Amino acid sequence: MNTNFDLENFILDFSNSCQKKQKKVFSKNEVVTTYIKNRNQLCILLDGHADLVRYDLNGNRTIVEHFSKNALFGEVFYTITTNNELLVEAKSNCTVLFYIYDDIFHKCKNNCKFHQTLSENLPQLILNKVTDLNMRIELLTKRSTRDKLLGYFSLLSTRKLSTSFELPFSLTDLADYLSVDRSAMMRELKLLKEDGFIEKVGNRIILLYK
Amino acid sequence: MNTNFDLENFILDFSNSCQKKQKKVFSKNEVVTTYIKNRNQLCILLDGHADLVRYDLNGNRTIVEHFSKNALFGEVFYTITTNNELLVEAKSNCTVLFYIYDDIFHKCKNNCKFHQTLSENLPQLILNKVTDLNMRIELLTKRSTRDKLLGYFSLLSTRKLSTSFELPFSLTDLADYLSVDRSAMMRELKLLKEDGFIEKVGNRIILLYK
DNA sequence: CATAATGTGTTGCTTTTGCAACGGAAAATA
DNA sequence: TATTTTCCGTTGCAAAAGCAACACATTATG
Repeated sequence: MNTNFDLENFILDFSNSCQKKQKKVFSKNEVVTTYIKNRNQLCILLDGHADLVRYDLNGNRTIVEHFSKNALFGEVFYTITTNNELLVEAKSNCTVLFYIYDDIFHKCKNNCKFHQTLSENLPQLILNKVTDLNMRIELLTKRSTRDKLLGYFSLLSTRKLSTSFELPFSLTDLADYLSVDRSAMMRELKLLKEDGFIEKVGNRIILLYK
Repeated sequence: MNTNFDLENFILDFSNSCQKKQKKVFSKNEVVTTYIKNRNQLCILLDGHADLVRYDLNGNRTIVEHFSKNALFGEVFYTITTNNELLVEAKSNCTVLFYIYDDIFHKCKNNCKFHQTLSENLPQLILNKVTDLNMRIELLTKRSTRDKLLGYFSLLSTRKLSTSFELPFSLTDLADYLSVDRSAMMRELKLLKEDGFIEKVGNRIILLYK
């Protein structure tokens, strides 16, 4: 994509200029927002890490998305079809900007610079999110736990431009992200080590194949 | 969402007004586009049905997305990370508009009405796509074939506002869409019938529970 | 209309995954 | 630092899903 709007600097420059937003700070494990109760919300994660989490009727926990710096999230990205509440949980201390989506979309009355630039660049920002979601779908459609793990590792490896990288999750959370049973995943990790596909040192994975 | 931009009428009104697009017609089973070879492409399906399909190394076929009238697709929504080509296959006769995304984004020089309206409404269009993808992720994170089937049926039921609806897929394709083995899915369908969750008459499903 | 191609429905067997449980390591907290 | 909580790593067993094969139905196609 060519128009590489620099969200980070943009936010630094303008995040204090608009009246129609809220900026809040959260500490680890606090609930940042919920999607059923907070409609039409668009949030930007300025700092920290957070997960979008769902619990199903059987008590399974799913990490629907994992957010890091500059991630966009909020109910505007969802059409809630089930009764299961979606929670955004802070995984570390977080700073979050909250908007009402319509305010961005219809521009705020003040016509502030922040809103103007944001709405101009919104297609690109949302498009980035679409590509993230498509990567996630690619992972989830893989048929076996092994392929999910290898697919995820290869993705991290591509992002870090290195065959060696830290997992951004605990292994427990990784299982919830790949939507598999934790113990089965651990078993598969062991097999991947035994079969010479990976090495694992603490939280660091080293890809050996190819 | 409040801004319900009427894509259909918009396209009817303006689809002939812009020079920077191509309109093509495809017949069933033809390849509409491929994502590795055609970068920076944004397409709108004016008519018909088409699937975005990927084949993995094991020969498994996955229906990544199912497109119907007014769907947006194209490489702009993807960051190709694997070597697996993604194909859009026409499932019926299709009419498709092709754009170069940058042309939309940077507005075309002619400043035509079509481009202007489209780029104004692009955030909303892409946002609709995001909600579709999130629904797909919700389906794929379900842990069992049974839950995937019930989840998908409940989704169709919500869309049609009826507990009785036609499947938009053949059963073979449905398995590829839910990312499960076809015969295992057939077995589960039988069990769902036996357990009184559904009835199935030809291609029509009737939800019985609740 | 005959024939080919594709889709449906089923089943036995194998493999993978999930579940439950546990001990010990590591990290958080009082 | 003592203690609680969370996470890691492992295993036996049960359940679910995948694979392969087949017969039959339905739909395209020459």
